[in-house]
Amino acid sequence: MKYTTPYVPPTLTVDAVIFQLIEGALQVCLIQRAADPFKGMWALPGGYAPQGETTVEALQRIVDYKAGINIDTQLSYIEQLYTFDTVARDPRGHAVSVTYMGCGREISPNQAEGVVSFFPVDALPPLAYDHKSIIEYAHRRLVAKLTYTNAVYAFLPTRFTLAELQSAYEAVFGYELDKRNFRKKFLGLGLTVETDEMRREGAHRPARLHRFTSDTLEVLSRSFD
Amino acid sequence: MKYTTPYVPPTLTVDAVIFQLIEGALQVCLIQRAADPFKGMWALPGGYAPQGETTVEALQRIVDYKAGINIDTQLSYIEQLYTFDTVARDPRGHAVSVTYMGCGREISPNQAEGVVSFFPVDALPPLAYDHKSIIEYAHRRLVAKLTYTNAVYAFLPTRFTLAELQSAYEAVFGYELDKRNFRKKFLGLGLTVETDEMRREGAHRPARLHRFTSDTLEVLSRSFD
DNA sequence: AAAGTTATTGTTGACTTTACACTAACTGTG
DNA sequence: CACAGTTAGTGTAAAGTCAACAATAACTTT
Repeated sequence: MKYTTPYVPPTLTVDAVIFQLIEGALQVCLIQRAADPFKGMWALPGGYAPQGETTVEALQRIVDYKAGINIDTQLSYIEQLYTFDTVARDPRGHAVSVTYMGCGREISPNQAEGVVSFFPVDALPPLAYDHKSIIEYAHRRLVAKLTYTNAVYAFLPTRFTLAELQSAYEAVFGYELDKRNFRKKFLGLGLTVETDEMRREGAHRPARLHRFTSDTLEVLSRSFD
Repeated sequence: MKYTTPYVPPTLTVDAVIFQLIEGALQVCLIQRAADPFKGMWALPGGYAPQGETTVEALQRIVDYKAGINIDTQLSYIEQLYTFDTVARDPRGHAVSVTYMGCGREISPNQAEGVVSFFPVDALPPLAYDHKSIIEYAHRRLVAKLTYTNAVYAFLPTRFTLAELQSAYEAVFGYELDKRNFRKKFLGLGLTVETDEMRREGAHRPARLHRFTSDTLEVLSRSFD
């Protein structure tokens, strides 16, 4: 059947799932809604994507405005996730949302329109729209990314200990790894090199600092874990 | 910066990358454009996604109309791929396209609006828009799907020989596999069972027919190949 | 000097992957 | 009816990978 009535596009929106590690836990950026629908509930930062702007450009503008986060400077990695389009997902009318996942470290929101906070992925407050399932989707994707790419780099500083590296994997995967096997396998991937720096802190043996040889996404030939 | 001018959404479109195996090759469904832009060139079947319809619903309508293919009855598998949104991808104006990949077998287009044909993925004609890169993206995704899910079932009839199964993998992967190792590994996944039927055709030993135990997508615990 | 804490390192057995070649079963032909 | 031609079906050994597991090293504090 050919579609004949005048063409009216649905509303196009973008939403961001922004992850970082805080206190050894994977946490996601949420904003508290100031207006209906879902007033007072928490939601992903997002908004309208207008004609003439790519969805990434719209996302940058919106996340900066609503969450006080500059995607270019404060996130190390961003990728498109999925486009959610069920007619009923927004009570105000049909809205199609292109969602993105971003990762960074030490993300501290600047002044933003409203209340911004990070929540552990396993202790989320009640969420507006279908944002809970979007976060779950993002988390699954992130787990996959960490197993077949070098994406962990997005969570770590340029110099880090192997314990920090392992802890990042454990936070994303949600379970613990064997220390000896982790080091053997990870170092075998050749993604990192030792530096000649040590970190000394606390009453114990200092740890060797390592660094990544690449800070862009690379697909591994042999997948990790 | 808050966006203040009246909100105008971009055009929303959908495009389908429909794969099937023909003569042992992975082939993709294309239509020849009857009008400008890109008149006479080949393109993925696609069209406008209006408000009030999900993108899958729009796709069903459009693929039926433009390519004579009924997604529900003629495709065994469909999934959303990616949303392409660069402002310049359509010369008529900003169009955001939600793309899908579908797979089936013995897809024979019914009467359609224009000229419909399947082309091998490694011998594509010049394509309109950014459709070449969309097909390449879909192909990469399909290779991945076949390695960690049971998605091959989408290309095969309900009863098939192990040679046909192996040939399907080879067509998608683009290289040949060792027969003994393939059988050992695939049968070890437990996705299929032997039937008591044999296929006898040609002057050679008859082949045992097998069938899948599930005809919906399943993620494998041990990935294949 | 001893206690406390985190960093660092290897081995073994189980399992998986890869490379590789012959026999089985059928049809068509001379 | 034997033989040629063709595709179906099968096993083994060596290399590599994965999983389980515990002791020593290096530092600080008391």
